[in-house]
Amino acid sequence: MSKAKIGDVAREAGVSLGTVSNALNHPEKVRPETLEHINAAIDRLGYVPNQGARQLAGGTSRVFGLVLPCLDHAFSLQIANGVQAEARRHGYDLLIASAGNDDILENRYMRYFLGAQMAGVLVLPMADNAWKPPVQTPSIPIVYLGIHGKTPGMYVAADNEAQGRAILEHVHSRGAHRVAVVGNAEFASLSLRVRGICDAARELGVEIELIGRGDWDSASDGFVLGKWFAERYGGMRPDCLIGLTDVLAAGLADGVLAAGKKIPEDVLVAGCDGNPLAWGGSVPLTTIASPGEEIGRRGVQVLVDLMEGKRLDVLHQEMVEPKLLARMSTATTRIARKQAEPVALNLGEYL
Amino acid sequence: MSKAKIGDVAREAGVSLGTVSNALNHPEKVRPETLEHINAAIDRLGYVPNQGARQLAGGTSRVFGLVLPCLDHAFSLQIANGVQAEARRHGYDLLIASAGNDDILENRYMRYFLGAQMAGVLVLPMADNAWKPPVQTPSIPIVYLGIHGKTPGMYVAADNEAQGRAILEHVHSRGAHRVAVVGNAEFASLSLRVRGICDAARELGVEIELIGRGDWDSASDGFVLGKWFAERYGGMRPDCLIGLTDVLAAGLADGVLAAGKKIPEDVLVAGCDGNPLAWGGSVPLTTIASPGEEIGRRGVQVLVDLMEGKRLDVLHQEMVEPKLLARMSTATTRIARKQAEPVALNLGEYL
DNA sequence: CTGAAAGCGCTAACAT
DNA sequence: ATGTTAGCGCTTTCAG
Repeated sequence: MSKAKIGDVAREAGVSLGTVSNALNHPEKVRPETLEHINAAIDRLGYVPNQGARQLAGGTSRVFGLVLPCLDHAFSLQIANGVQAEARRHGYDLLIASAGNDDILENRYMRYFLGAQMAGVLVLPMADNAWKPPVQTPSIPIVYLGIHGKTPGMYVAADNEAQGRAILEHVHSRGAHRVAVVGNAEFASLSLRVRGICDAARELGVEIELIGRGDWDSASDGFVLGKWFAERYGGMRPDCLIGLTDVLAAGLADGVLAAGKKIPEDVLVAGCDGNPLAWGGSVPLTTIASPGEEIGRRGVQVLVDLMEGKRLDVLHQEMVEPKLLARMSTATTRIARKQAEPVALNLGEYL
Repeated sequence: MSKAKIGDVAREAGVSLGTVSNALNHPEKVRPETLEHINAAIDRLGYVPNQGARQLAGGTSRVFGLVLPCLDHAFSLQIANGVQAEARRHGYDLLIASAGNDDILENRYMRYFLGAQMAGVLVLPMADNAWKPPVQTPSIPIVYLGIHGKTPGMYVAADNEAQGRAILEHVHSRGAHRVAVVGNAEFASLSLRVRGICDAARELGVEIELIGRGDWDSASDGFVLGKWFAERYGGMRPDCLIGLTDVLAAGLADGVLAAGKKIPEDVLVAGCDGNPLAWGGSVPLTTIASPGEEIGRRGVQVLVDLMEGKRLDVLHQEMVEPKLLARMSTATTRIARKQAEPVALNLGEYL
């Protein structure tokens, strides 16, 4: 039972309550000797200051809160890492909540953080299409990550169009002329990705086939489609398959192999969202790393700027550029044939 | 400025302060009609209850805290997911802190959670070798994850020896007879893994070569060693390389390929810690998934049992069994030659 | 259901 | 440099 309160510590150390408080919050205002006594007493009693009381009494909290949709996706994690690193750099702590893909919970956690008087809150909202500002005129700054807002607020997100453009330009440079794009482009970010792909295709004279309806988003869906594409005859067969997500792309790759075709010799395959969880498949997958860390870092910078009194537009937007991770699934065939030049781990942003 | 307090809500709703408090904490004690008025007022004012005050005044907090060493490793994430899921199942919320591989910070967050009067705290301590109980007789239950304790406390961890044994038995079943094990076995968990490997090797008559000194833990270290092993002559060359971590193993694989040998035809390669971040390499890597989710879930169960009044031994230990993820890097050569039977994604515990 | 009031443990003024 | 004291916003009593 560590019921020890600050008063107990004071008594144990033979000083007054206020002095202990000072020792905790403004150590420089306490004589070193006294301070030692106090610390000894704290250890002896196993005293842990009550954060609630602390906050209530008006202490300023140097803790940021981060709300993530889930912990399953690399993008969330990169963001978490970026936020974490940048927060520490500025002397802030970070508490993370995962909403388990539930928007009720997402809101709950946001309110919790706001109610806990955090110094600031960052959110990676889940369904960026069906999205509305959850808290009106909050007393605490909120930064939205991964989406571009229309309503007043602060937003830091990837340039999804650039992401699509980059992957298409890459496969084009590897010789692709007929590209099939697979995935459910229902989400705003994915549809921007598709737009980037299509724009680039038009400019480069690449032919595009878009398979975007339905619930195709699992690896097994990809498998079916990959096989289907690979089994087409000559001119009808795309020379490149792009999955809007890496999981889908991994499935596509397996489907192509199951059809007896070779990657990348017969068909190039690429993913689009840099998800390491999809990298355990039969072929090392080329993909685009959403620059999550960068987004996280920039989000914190916005918050810190704000704390330091800098004033921002009511609608503050920041864009971050994506990075290509070129791997075996789109290697030039010379490289692929003799695995001699291992594309290395190419973890890009990940390690 | 959402300075709205509970009193403001009361006035706005035309009821008394106490009633609002009841509406928030014991809705069943308030007439539905009144409750609606109050909720309307809350929305209108953008009221968010102050968690600090709430906790201070004696509310009981249904929130668990989880302290992780970092967010870079799949093990941490699996644990987080397991904890998250199980906590929700029991109606608890979860706050996660990443210590950024810094034991000072780790301690800070633990104390923070304790001070924030969480319902319970779970910790995945970082350096399990140099580890001492950080808080004496805490008023709040703490469960240690991923380690087996010697001092009184609650512990849930993987069976590291079984992990080592499993990987060795697997490669043996794939025909390995001379196995080289690479990695810094300084950490307790890794050395247990090594022990499991060695025990199994002895039983099965497999020859073991252990390269365990130094700071070998990066992919490039693995590369050097992999090349070195692969370039040995005939009988001196191991027919299987095991990396104590997947990152190391991925490096080994690249090294082997760079030496002009084939995987798995000439040399089998396997990792040991199920880290998806290492799965982007040239060969899909066989590895062992530490059953992180299971560990996380069980940790929460311990906490919940405790909250429900169940009494546990002062030293409560639980062991969790690991799972094998067999992939291309140890496939039988028949499978490997014609990639026809894609080892599928085999994400095991991951998706 | 209301209204009033007693703290919860702490911080930050203010005296000393 | 140290001691004293007034709240912070909320939850619970307890009597209406």
